[in-house]
Amino acid sequence: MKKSKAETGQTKLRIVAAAADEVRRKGLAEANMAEVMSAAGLTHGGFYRHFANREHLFAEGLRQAMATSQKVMADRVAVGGVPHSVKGYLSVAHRDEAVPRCPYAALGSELARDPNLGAQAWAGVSAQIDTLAQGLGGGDDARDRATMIFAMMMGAMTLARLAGDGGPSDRILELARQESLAIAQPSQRLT
Amino acid sequence: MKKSKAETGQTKLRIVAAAADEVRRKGLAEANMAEVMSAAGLTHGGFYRHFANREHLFAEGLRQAMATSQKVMADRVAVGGVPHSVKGYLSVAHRDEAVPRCPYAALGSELARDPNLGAQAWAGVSAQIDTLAQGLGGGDDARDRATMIFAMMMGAMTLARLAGDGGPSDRILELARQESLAIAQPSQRLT
DNA sequence: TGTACATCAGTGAACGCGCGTTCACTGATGTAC
DNA sequence: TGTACATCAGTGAACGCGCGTTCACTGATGTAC
Repeated sequence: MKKSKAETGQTKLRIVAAAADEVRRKGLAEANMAEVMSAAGLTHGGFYRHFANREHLFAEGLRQAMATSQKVMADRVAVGGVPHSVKGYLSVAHRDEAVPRCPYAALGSELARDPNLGAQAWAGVSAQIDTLAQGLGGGDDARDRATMIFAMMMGAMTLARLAGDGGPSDRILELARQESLAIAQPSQRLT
Repeated sequence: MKKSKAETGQTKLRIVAAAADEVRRKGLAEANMAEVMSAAGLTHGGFYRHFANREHLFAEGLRQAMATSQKVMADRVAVGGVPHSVKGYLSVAHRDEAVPRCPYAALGSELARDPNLGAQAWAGVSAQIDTLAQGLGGGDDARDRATMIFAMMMGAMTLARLAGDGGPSDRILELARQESLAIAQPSQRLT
């Protein structure tokens, strides 16, 4: 039962979207091809009409997750500036999301282990830092401050998730919001 | 060829030490039992004289890695206070270590995915934060500041590793050292 | 203090499950005439 | 515009490799007498 070209394209998009979720939920190592295919409403056998192998699938899933994440941050910065973006990222809702939204927090340590994926991820992170830096007005040290805000957001989100979903975890998010917003102030500390 | 009790104890210690390395190098999901056993100088068959299963092995390896990490931080704080600890953690040498030293940076996103391991890890992180807080003098907001320093250190180390080992990566570490030391100043920003 | 026996750490072969990959097949699409 | 044929997305069974786990066996340890 061959499908039309348009349908084939749609199918591939569904598979990639499912892969983006799977990889953020379970990590690159434990992400499961069969689950991606069935989440996309297909059986596993048809997979190789769309991808060369497992590695390509999750690389593409990761790419889409990064693109989505970039878009979310750009939109937030456009709407309410860096503070709005920081508050959205370091929110209880984001921490508790069933599919972790930010691929860097969800996969950070795994990406850091692999030079290729790490380089790809760093490109994605750089774009997000640029977006934040623009949101900061783009002054001299804007990119430096944006970098530190991103580091704080990732680190705090990972800590908050380790701490579960109770008061201590909420507190981490609150402190990190304050701290990130403080870093956003021009030239308060950095050289 | 039964071994003496003392020897058996030594063997188990070697296995756990190898597991602590393996898990930090490859992550919990990809850590390999056979490699742990051969790193400990044994064949794989004898494994079950020491552990119930794979899960126990790496849980214990993780526990040891956390204990070691705790000790390193406590020693550094004892020797040169929080600044010394921050500089050691956010150093190029630490970033480039073949076996990533800090289990939280090496495994953070993986630990955050699993509630049990996450809780264990959070207990370990809490101890490290307490150590930093003591190093800060233990004032009112010392623990809050220590928490933010730890978040910054973990986040910046992960970012730096994504960025590779060149100038941009070095710069992240440098900025994060400055920022962490700034947070260490009493009541500069936090409520 | 020595002897006989049970214990059990460690070996290496074998097992079995999960999962990525392959393959013969189906039948709708799309193209050639 | 219709007909014949090639293409190929998707199915479901089967394959095979890696890896955790099991097992019969060995021989040194440690205990009972």
